[in-house]
Amino acid sequence: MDALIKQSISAALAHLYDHQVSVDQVELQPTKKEFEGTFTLITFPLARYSKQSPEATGQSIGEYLVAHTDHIVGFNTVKGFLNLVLSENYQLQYFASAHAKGDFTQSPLFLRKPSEELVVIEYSSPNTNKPLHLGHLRNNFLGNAVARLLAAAGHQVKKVQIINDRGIHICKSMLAWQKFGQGETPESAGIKGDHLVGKYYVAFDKAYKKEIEELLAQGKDEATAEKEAPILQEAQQMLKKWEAKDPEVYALWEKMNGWVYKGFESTYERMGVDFDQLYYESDTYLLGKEKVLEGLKRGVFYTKEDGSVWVDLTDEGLDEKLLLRKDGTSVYMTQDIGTAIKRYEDYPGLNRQIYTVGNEQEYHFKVLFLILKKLGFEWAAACYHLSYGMVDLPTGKMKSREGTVVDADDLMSEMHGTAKKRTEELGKIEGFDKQQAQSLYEQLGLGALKYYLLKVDPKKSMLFNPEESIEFQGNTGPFIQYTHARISAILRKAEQLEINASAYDFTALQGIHEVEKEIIFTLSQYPEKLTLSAEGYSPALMAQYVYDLAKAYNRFYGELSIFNEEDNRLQAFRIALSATVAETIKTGMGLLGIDVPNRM
RNA sequence: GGUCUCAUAGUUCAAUGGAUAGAAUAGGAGUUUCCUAAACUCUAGAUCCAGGUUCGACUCCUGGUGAGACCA
Repeated sequence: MDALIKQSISAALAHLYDHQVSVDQVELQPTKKEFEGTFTLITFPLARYSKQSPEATGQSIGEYLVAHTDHIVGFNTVKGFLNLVLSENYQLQYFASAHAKGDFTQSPLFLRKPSEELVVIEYSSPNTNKPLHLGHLRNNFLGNAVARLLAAAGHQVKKVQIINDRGIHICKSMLAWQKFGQGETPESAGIKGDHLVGKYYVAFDKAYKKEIEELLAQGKDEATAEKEAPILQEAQQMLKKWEAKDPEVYALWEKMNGWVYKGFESTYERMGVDFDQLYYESDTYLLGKEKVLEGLKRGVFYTKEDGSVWVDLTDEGLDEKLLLRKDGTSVYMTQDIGTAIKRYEDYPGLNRQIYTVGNEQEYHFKVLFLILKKLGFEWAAACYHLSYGMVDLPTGKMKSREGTVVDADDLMSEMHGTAKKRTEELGKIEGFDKQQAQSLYEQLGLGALKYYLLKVDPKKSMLFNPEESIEFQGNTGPFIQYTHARISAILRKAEQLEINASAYDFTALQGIHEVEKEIIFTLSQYPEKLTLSAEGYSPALMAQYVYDLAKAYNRFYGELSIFNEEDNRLQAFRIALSATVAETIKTGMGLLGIDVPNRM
């Protein structure tokens, strides 16, 4: 809808002031509620071309538009703001053509056409020594939603993750299991594999602390005690054995990682996220090492006296960074170099690579991209760190040592439970069989959780308040789901009454309600909001949009009746409007990874 | 020590340099012979401090205060 208005304004400026402005450059904004109009043009900047006051400029443009177009029938100016009033007929025509497309959110007519790109987006990327937690939920929901948004905006998207399956952390779990596990397995213990391995990671830490205390009691200082604790040294031995591919250690490593993967799999499934390809650090760290040594040969990196390999980034305003330890073992950076290169080999023609990783690693990625550039990879410029803020609790940061980490599996189950309780309290469960009820609770619980985590600007850190996250009123997932369920009931009834809304021509209707116009306007914003939220990597914008749409619809629902309406055409229009809102809500929520029910 | 983020109603979040800073929630007052009241309507309430740039600043710049992260 805005495209046509912009075109008209561009033409008006050319004609009135001989000032050429391309359609894309015209900046329109929605008119504030307290003024009459749909779109507002700000005329302050145009005063220099018109050589008139901003108000007079608005007046001239407004008069021109009313005289020369059919779709603009009125205007008013307030200071430097020109508010444009659209013809009712134009708004109805816009809506009718959108509705006639079937699902208009899928219609190419209403989507911008970006240049299609091949995009790889990485998210999740857990360690294999403990289960997923709340922070992973934000990460996964964000990465997955951005992948969906980019795909909807016309790109070809590949979802990947890098699994940190090697290193001292997994050796700690392995060692503790060997020492204290007595052959326990997920099956024998009745615990999910990732949780079982996590349990031994905690057991390791406990034993380690005990040994440190003993050493301290023997008069050692803290740093020495932390280094010399026998169990830690044993873990380090184990890591060395692993790197040497010791068969016994390797077999244990494969077994325990296998448990973890199985556990992760069911968590991902419940979360509704998936991946096109998995990368394992155990596969890529050697490639990284190779590339670092190559770079060393070419003089990109340098060696220190002790034999460790470094990169000097002081010219870029950063520090020196270690790439290989003196014993030749690799660090995180080494394997990330390998992984990045491998992705470009796996996906020739890759246009963009996106890393969904917390903002505490901003420095790391700045360094990584610089190193890739120094190594001569031009695509380094097309790597992007999708950095998101931490999730804090009302009690402060999540700390595994203090046991305040919110477990992902537990949280999802709690959300499910709350949804069940609320629904039963409201007595809304009539006519559902057991399985339908279960699936509804799951939709509502996860919808609440996902929406709660996604509605906040990803860049910002956020507070996770357990009580508010399961709120079902106001700006929440269930509120939007409820709106969809209400509309579905109307559409079912319309079908029952055999009303075919599409059979009516409602473009000639006159005097439709303000709230109906508001809905048409909001619908028309969908393409722009999609583009903004995809290219800005911000599901929060889409969440806000769907919420606004649902709110407008609920106002409509409260003020106007459909089945008591005597004018058949008007009734058909309202049904069509409802259907289009439902589709848009469903699509928009779908892009956030949230299902919407037909009944609730 | 260095670098980087952030600071908005009691609380949690919005606001491409544009109008009287929006929502939600908590508070107060209402709405159900009418398609699902998990809804709707009304009400009260905020830009950390001090300068600067601009026709116009929550937004940009400088300094300060406070919180967080990262690099040694």
